[in-house]
Amino acid sequence: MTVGQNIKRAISEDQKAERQAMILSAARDMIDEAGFDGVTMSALAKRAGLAKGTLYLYVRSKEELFLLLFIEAMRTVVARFKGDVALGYSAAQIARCMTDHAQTTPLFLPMYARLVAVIESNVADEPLFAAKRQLLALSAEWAEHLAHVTRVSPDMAEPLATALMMSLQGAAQFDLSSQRDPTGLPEDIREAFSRYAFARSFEPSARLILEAVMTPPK
Amino acid sequence: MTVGQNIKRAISEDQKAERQAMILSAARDMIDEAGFDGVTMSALAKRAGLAKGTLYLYVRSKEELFLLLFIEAMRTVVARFKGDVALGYSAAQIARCMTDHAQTTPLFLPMYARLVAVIESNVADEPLFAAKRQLLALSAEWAEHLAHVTRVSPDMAEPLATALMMSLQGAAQFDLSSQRDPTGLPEDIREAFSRYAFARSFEPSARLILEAVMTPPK
DNA sequence: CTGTTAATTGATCAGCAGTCAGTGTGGGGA
DNA sequence: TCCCCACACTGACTGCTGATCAATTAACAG
Repeated sequence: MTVGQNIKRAISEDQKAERQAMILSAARDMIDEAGFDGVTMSALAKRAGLAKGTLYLYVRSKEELFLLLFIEAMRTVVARFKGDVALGYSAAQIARCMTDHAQTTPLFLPMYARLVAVIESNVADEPLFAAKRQLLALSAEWAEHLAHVTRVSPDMAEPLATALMMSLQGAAQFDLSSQRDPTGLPEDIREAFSRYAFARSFEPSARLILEAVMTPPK
Repeated sequence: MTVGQNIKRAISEDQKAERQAMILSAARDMIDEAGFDGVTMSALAKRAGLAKGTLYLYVRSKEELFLLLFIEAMRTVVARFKGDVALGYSAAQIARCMTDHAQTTPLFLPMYARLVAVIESNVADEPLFAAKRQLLALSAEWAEHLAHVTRVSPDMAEPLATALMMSLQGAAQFDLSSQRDPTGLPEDIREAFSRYAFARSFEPSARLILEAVMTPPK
């Protein structure tokens, strides 16, 4: 089979970037429809109208593809945080915004939950380092804005950012396991599943942490 | 490591339990030596001196095996917490103990990091529900002791426990990615890897959360 | 010793990520 | 205008995985 009906060869760098974007977009659609486990490189190739081998010209591994998707989601979250949260916001308001950003940015939570244990652990060194640099830069950007809006003392800025990031990561995990369809769950554990839904567990914790730092104990 | 020294076939329930324990023990050894990805059912069977099919008489899937190992580690952590932490401990002391327990209980952190994204997501319903019940009971036991030693008000007990568990989960993730051998890491990201080592990120966060609740903000 | 039960086996299966020798396209040199 | 060859693309293939099941055989009862 020759190249797909409406697809030419990608020659220029722009065309290659466009093709990679098309692959990422197809992957997003597949995740929406079939979940993470439903994404196989064969199926993705079919969906994108390419041969399996072609995918590997644009992405070094399946996990690198996920990493690219996550960086994109993370970039969105950081941008929204910087845009939405301003100086003067209360701890509760900041917690509310963080919860909202994480929850409504597509793919952010499920990818964050899988970032370390699934994605990072099966990526070659070079792409991993490249991704780490971007993620660290984004984290730093986010932490800096957080320090600014909370007016926290300089020596508390890092612990605060770390505590919130860890809570976010943990909440993403719990959320993943609570995403399950409740029908078919045994009665005695159904409530436990819903108890760990993201907003319900993260927002109070974030508020707790933010309040602890924003209203210094006398 | 061959099996049949004493037992040729496991007939009684005791013998079956013993055989399962032997399989779990072999799995632990393999994780120590070759990491999680080094554990394959074929290799594990060989190591345990059994045929691959035999493993599946004692464990319904590879992930259920990991789940069993985690429950064991979790049980140890909860028992140590109840034994080590008593009424009157300061926030800093409690944080110190939690950090120590998580870090020194074999397999606890790496398994906790993989619990949701890797293990739970590939376990059949029945064994998952059974495991959830045990884990929820252990969590409740841990939370109850925590509420007792912190003398926290009843309405803050659940948020406190949830916040600490989420931080622990998040810290386990970060720790997993910081476990990498630093040699060979590019200079500019080496520090970032070590920054997220478990004790360094979890303990201050736990203390922050505990202090926020133990010394009411008034 | 013989028949029955069920624990054990390992060849086999299906499905996966990733590879590579081969194909043919299209931009650039003549 | 034509031709040529670099290289974008292809898909059958490899090697590995977790899991299965018909055949085997140990253990025990009578």
